[in-house]
Amino acid sequence: MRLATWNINSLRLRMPLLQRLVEEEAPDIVCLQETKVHDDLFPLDAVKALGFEHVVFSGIKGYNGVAILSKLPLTNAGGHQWVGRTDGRHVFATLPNGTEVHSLYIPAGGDEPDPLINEKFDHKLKFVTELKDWFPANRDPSRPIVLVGDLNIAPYEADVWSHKQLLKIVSHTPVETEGLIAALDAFGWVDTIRNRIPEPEKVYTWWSYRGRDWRASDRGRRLDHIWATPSIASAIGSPKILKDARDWPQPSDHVPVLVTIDG
DNA sequence: ATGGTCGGTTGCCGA
Repeated sequence: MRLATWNINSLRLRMPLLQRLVEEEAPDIVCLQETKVHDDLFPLDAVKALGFEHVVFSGIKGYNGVAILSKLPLTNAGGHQWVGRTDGRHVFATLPNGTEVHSLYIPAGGDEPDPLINEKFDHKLKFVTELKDWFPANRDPSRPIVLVGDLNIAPYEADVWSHKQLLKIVSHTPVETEGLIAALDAFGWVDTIRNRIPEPEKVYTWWSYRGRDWRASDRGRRLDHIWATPSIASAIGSPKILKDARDWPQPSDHVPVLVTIDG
């Protein structure tokens, strides 16, 4: 079974790129973030035409939006709304093998890393705190669960192009990285990407649109994650980070990350 | 120290 996660930055605009991903990598499950489409306008027919008969999505007008596209039947589909908002950041469903898959989109948090003057950063920190408590309160960590998505935090030094230069940049500040690792530890999640590619090897999944030559400067960050509970983590192989997708026509600023899951 | 580029609810906001 092949699973992909991708912040696609507008599903409707980049439907041809989704088709290319499906043709070249043959994922059975695609978890998307930033679909940027209201549920009423979700391109369900086009998604089904790519072979994904089983789809769960949660979207609002203009921004955010998450989805799970599957060639395998999905059961117990649902979602959760975070920090008291209804803003399309989380859906989940269960695969035929009993594994529950979650597609999550944590807020970016704005530019100023001070929750007292930046409401977006305050929202992000509250989100991460809720994340730490939600899975222990609502799920059994002995079950097979996979949590993927754009978590908008690069937790480790090798997850950014310059640890020192990004310490005060939102996505890599200590309050965020420590908060995300606390959420990871609270449920006993395995960070399956870092498990397979240990530090100090650099791993990035996002490169800014800003700047002339993203590949030459290579100022990336690992914002997209694949977490798993221990009972399924050992069945997850090395991630394939589709760096070349950053050069596809009209690309997303995030690239797809793929893993195989045995069973 | 600054500005740089995207997409969508466009002449701005969120990222």
